[in-house]
Amino acid sequence: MIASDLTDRQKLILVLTIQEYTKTAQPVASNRLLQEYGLDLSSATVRNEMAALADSGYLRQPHTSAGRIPTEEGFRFFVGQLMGQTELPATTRQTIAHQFFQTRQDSDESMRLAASVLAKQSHAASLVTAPQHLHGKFKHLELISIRGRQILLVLVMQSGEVRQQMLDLADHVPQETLSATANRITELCGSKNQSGIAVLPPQHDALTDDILKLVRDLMDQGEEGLSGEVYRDGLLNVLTEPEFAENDSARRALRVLEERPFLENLITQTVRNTDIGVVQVIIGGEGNWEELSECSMVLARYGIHGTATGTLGVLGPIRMRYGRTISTVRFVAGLLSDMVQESHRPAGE
Amino acid sequence: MIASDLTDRQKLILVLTIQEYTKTAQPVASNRLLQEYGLDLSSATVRNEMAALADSGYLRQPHTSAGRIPTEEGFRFFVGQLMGQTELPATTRQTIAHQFFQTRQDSDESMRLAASVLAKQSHAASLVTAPQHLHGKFKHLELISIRGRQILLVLVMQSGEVRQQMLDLADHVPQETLSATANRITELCGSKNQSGIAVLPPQHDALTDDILKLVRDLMDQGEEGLSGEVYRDGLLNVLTEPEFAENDSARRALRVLEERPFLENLITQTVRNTDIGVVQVIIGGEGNWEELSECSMVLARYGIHGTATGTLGVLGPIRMRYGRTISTVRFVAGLLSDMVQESHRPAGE
DNA sequence: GATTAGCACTCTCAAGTCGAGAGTGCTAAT
DNA sequence: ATTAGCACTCTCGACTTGAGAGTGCTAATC
Repeated sequence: MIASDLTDRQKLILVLTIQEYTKTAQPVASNRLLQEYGLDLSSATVRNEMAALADSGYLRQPHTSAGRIPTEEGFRFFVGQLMGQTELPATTRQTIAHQFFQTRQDSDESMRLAASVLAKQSHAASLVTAPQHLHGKFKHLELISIRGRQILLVLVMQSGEVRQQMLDLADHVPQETLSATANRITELCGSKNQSGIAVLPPQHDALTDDILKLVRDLMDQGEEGLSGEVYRDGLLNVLTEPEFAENDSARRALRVLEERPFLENLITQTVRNTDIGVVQVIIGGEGNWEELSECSMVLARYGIHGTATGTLGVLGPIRMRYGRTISTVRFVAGLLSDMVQESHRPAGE
Repeated sequence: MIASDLTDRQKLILVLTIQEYTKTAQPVASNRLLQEYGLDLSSATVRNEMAALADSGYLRQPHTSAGRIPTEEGFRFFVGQLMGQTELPATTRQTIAHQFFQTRQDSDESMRLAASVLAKQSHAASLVTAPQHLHGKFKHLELISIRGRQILLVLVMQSGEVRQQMLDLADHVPQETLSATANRITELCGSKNQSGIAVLPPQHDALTDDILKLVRDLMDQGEEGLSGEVYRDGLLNVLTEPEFAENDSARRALRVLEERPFLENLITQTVRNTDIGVVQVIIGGEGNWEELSECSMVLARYGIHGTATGTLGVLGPIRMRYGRTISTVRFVAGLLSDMVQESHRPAGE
């Protein structure tokens, strides 16, 4: 279990074994390594090294006289120590960036795209949560009489985000009064954040105060918990992996993505305290997540720290292509961060 | 293959066979029917009747000396001729209606709830498409300067639906001008629908004309194709059914729900021309849908004909509980129709 | 004439057997 | 330290077998 006593050759063999297993999903035999990678060694030597790696806990045998399979620990060591930082090929990056550029006016579309790109690049299930705007600033309020006593409240945040809410008033109020009230509140709240609005003194008008309260609530929304949309894609990618063909571990894993409380829990416990731009890799449940025993997740936060952050990531089989997946997650997180930053840029362009 | 030559007893046995098969997912033996439903017959008689039903094409044997399984034709006959109209229990209806009542201010939430209710009640995968507003009427426009030359266009429809769009102007325009323009356009377009706006003569102001064009586009959006969100739920329900445990027919079926073009195709070809409130049952692909061979779908349209309609439905194994599922779909479709109607009611309350 | 008891027949399914093949671990030679 | 060689182990698929489930048919019965 001591990492430092691995020789370079052992590391090489571990890497190759992981590489091969990732490709085939089959136990890797010593011979296979030779014929596939043309090592200047005999199979016996490879076997000895593999035995040593097994002693160290990085490889295991499903049964005597089968090839070796990397353990979770093996994957962790690989991801943490052995695997170099990789980047997506420049052409791929360009293609993706271009696609994002075309969706830049529509953040909804951008996040759908993010999920789709993650799923396609990693051949796994992906998820993207909409950014949670913290301490967002008020920009504009509009009150529109829809019919009868029902009015629509449209709140625009400084970031351009639009929040809406229907409500029923006690009495009919003419549109002129509503517009006047909306303008007054827009004046009053200009560039204030949620707590700035909370400390406003009561106005001399019941309607204004009522609406103000709603505005506060609306601005509060998204400050806590996992509000808003969760974008998913590629659930089928996971189901088609051979290791999930028979038993139901795939089902258990997918439930994590389908059930909201589960998901919320997961995100809270993992990436909430991670910095923007850091990609976190969770291999095989890490003890806390029994249902993820045969899966790995690659997660990252995007956005602006303390202002607006979201989470995105990938769920796939434990033998996923970590290099490619991690670089994709990092790259897409960067693009989404850019998008968020774009919409929070100060007024002076 | 001729329906009319079934005796009442044969119909009874067909119904019971379907009922039993729906419960167990196993071929139904003649004995089983006796001991389960206490028929006043011998197994030999039941066997004879079953043989007759098999000749008629309503039952089949997986192999000699196995019980009988209903054919697709059998299910169709059952749903079309034998099954009475059922309704959800009053208490269930109340519970569901109450849940919907609580989401009435938020159509997004309502549709998520609809998907969730459908999935839970039918133990199958569900989908709900947002209503497509046809010929919706303009209510209000707002133009808000976000920063620099970037402005946000917020369009409110008479139904209370809000559509938004970011855009970059060529030059910086002060907020006052934007507001004035927005007000002018709101005047101009009041209560007009898309084609009403299309025939407006050019105004004497480039900015107004540009925005008008965008408004037209925005109002056009959703008139054709499947725009907007598709709400799904309960995909896992399908995966846990025993018949999908091994082979990949479940995967093929779920792809239908995951891949947008597929879905659009399906909806277009099936329910687009169906009337509101009619529940359509598609059993086993019906020839057109190879990937649905072991599945059934129960679909309905909701909304207001010619004004705003959406689709909702359920995808499950062919041996689903049709009575319960159909009544759930009908009931939920009704609730969503109410919701749409609510938001299209004329001004006088 | 409809129903049913009885029985032979068919087919599946699980358990057991077997041999081939894959791959290892060890030992002795290099 | 490496490797050739070989015995050993274990899996996997093919094959066999017997029990059991369930039918279809025939002849007897109501």
